Order: sequence, then C-alpha cells, then structure tokens
Amino acid sequence: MMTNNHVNKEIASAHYALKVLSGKWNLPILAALCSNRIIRYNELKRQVIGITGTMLNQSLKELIDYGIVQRVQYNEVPPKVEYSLTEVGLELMPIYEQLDLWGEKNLERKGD
Amino acid sequence: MMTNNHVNKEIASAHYALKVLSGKWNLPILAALCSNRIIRYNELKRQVIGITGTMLNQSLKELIDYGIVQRVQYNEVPPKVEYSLTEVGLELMPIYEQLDLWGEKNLERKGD
DNA sequence: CAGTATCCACGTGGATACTG
DNA sequence: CAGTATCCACGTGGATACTG
Repeated sequence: MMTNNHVNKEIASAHYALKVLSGKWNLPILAALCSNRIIRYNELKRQVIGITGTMLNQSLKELIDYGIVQRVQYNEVPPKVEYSLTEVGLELMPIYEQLDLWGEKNLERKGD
Repeated sequence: MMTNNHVNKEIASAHYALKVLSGKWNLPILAALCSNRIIRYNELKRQVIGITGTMLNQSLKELIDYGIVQRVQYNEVPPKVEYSLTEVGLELMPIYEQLDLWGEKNLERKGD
C-alpha cells in the first residue's frame, strides 16, 4: 500500500528532531550556549547546575555529532576548549521557543 | 541569585512539551489521530504498525493524562471506545510540523 | 583545565498470556 | 472489542575516581 508513506517519513524526521532535544541535559546545555554564544567547558559545567563531567561530555558529544554544537580546541597549557552553537543549532531555537510556549500554557493546568 | 530564573522556567516548560511528544509511540499515535479525527482502539492498533496492546494502552493513558487525547466509551456489547485529539492536542500540530521540517533538513546530512 | 574509565540504578519499552 | 497482569531486556542517567 502506498497510502501513508510520507506520514512515516514525517514521523521519522520529527522523531529525529525530538531525539536531538531530548535527553536530560541537552536542553539546559543548549540554553546556556544560547545565552553565552561562546563558553568554555568548566564555565558550562558551572552554569548547567547539577551536571557531572560524565554527563556533560556525553551530551556534548551527542550535540556535536548532531552538528548542533561546535567544539574549538586551543593547544595551550592549561588546555582551553570553547563551545558554541552552529548555524544548524541556531535554527533549533524557534522550535525551542514554541515548545516553551506550549509547555507554559499547558503545564499550569496540571498539579506539577 | 536571580539572574536566569526565567531561563529555568523556559527549560522546564519546553521539557514538559518534549516529554509529551517523546516516548516511542506517542508521535505515531498522534499522527494516526491527526489523519483520522476519530478512531477506535483496534483500528488505531492496526494503523500504528508494530505496536502491542500494552504499549498502546500505556501511551494512550499518558496522552489522555496530558489532556491531548480524548477517550469516549460507549457502554455497548461488544465494547466500543473512540479516541480523538482534544483542542490542546491540535495545538501541538504546528510544533510537530516544525520538528518535521527541521528533522527532514538535517537528517539527510547524516548516514542514517 | 578539560576531560576519560568503570561500574551501578532505574525507567522505558515490550512479549506473552489472560479477561470483562 | 478493548483492554489488564506479569515478568523481562536494555538503554539512559549518574557517582566516583582517575588523567594528559
């Protein structure tokens, strides 16, 4: 049947976008990158409250792999690494705002 | 510090919206409800390919709890239950489309 | 400073069999 | 027809200790 093949593709695409944004720390990291433009590793760790080194690295790797975050390493001593959003990452921001708006409107109707 | 309290609230709101859309079957179920308007349990199970009864029920409960899906039960024999999107659920659709667009654009750059 | 290695807990997804 | 109960597998999240 050729009926709803495009629907499945849409679902797959949207699912991919969701995966990028999901994960416990992706949103907080993205928010920090958004308000800082360029930020170093330890400063990021400080701003994303509660995150551990393991999780920060894991999430950053994911986001870099998705092409959303850019990593620039300076070969100095002591080490210096800067993180920032890519163009693709910036394109995610309007979606983030829409999610925020919908969530804000609908969170209040619930106890939590 | 009172610096970025609103940012945390935004994150929480967006996170809530993400939670609603995440989960393996929520998107497929929502898509089916979107193209059918009103649909019965077994028909839903047929259209959402691969889903088991356990998962369909679990996901539906979630979506109903979020106020996105409406359940109408007719006390007949044999049983008849109809599912549909609520107003709130319909408001989610533009976001779904944006996710789809972003995903489509960015999925192609990857192997998978 | 900016990470990695190891090892563990728990939540989400799911198969199977059964029911008002 | 429209579910529920039970029990299991695996992925994601995370604490702790260590390193170029």
